[in-house]
Amino acid sequence: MIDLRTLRDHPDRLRASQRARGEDDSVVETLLALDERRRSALTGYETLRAEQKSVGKSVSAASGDERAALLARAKELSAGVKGAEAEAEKLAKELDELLSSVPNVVEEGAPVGGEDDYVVLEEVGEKPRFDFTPRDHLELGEMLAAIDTERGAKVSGARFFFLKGVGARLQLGLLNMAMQQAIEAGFTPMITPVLLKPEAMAGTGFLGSHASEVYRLEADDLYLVGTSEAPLAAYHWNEILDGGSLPMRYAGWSSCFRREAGSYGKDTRGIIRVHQFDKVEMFSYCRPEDAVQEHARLLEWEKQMLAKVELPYRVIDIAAGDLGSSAARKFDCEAWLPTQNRYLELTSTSNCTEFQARRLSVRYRDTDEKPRHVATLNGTLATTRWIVAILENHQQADGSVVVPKALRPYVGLDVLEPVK
RNA sequence: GGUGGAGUCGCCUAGUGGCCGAGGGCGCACGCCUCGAAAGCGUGUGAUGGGGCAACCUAUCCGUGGGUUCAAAUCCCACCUCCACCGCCA
Repeated sequence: MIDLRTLRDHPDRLRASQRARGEDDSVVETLLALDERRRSALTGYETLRAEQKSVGKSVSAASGDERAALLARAKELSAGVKGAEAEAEKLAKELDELLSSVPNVVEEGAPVGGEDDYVVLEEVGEKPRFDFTPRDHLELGEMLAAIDTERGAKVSGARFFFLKGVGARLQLGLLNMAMQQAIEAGFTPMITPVLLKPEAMAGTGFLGSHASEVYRLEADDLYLVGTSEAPLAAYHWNEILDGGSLPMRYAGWSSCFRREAGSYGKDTRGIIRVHQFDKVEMFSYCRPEDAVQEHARLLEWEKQMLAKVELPYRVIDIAAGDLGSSAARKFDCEAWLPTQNRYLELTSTSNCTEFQARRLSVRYRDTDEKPRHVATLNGTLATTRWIVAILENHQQADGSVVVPKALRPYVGLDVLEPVK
């Protein structure tokens, strides 16, 4: 949720942000007008309510005719108060709904435009050159008996899979290495719930435009998370944190569930786009003035992980129109995928500024200061999808795959050998 | 799933319709006292919206949501959470 005060004081900032996202900026005028009406309704209600309280109080002290007269007056006021309160509440709700529909104010410097208007910030590492025809990750996964999508489909349907043998070991090793890096960087490791209440899910912003992406358990009115960002953001819901403890950094390990509605026919082969995968996610709570710097740190930690698995990749700065509603800025790291001659998103880090914290009411306080909303940020450290890029980039002519050096202690193998 | 008990200001607690505009204690902050400290004494001590340059004023908040009433922490209904016991169970 955007800040109403900022909107009142600096409406131009929101107008510019809306235009950068390619969205309607007239919502600013509508919001300001609605806010005006709401405040005047509130004042009207408060005045009536104050009178009602004072008359009500005098009823108990009076007697006889005076009491009867006061009672009559009190009854009148009671009806008036109800009406005025309902009006004020109605306007407050309208304002809240409209306010909730407005995406975060874009950070200055983010590229203007849509999905294709990202800016490449850097390219890291060498793309591999093969003197044989490289196999794609599924072919390799099957040769290694690491990935079984056929039985995944048999048991659970399309876009489900089994990781088996060295495949399972590769994922466990990768995610353990991510956790270990996070712990060494001072993150608190977390294993989170993957089912969330509607309020928690809505609070983190995943029931907005993402609603059709989310699995819902009808019988229990719970949602399956698409990322541990959701439980980690809701973790301090309705809390006031000690300013001295910021930044607070959590590394969450969870399975993630996505319906992938609307992606029919896209990445149908293998495990690039699936309904269930595992992920280690970094999540930071920090002071708003430190958020840009924290965002840079998260990106560095992602690059550190990518270096450990020795993948060629590029970093892109996502354009305003392609940002999620909570994000003010977003950087993705995309690994090179040799068999498809394209880049594949492996990490994504967003600075949500105070947008998410405002909706979830997560604040911090320094001694003797008023509470302020924290900034929240998130970033990927490793996911199941990384296996795709690792297999393809480190394959050899015989179908074996060299395990990146840093990962070897975690996987327990130097080379993954095809199963005869 | 069943039965019973409980949820009040950071923590503990008082509070059975108007004297609650929520009292007391702990903690915390400041002051007095002291060479310094402890103890003691005094003062202060939440959140949110609105108004105001400000001090301050005002409304709301006693688990959540409804209801009764001129008036609700207090009465009624539903729900949530926690605790205990029973049943089932990885």
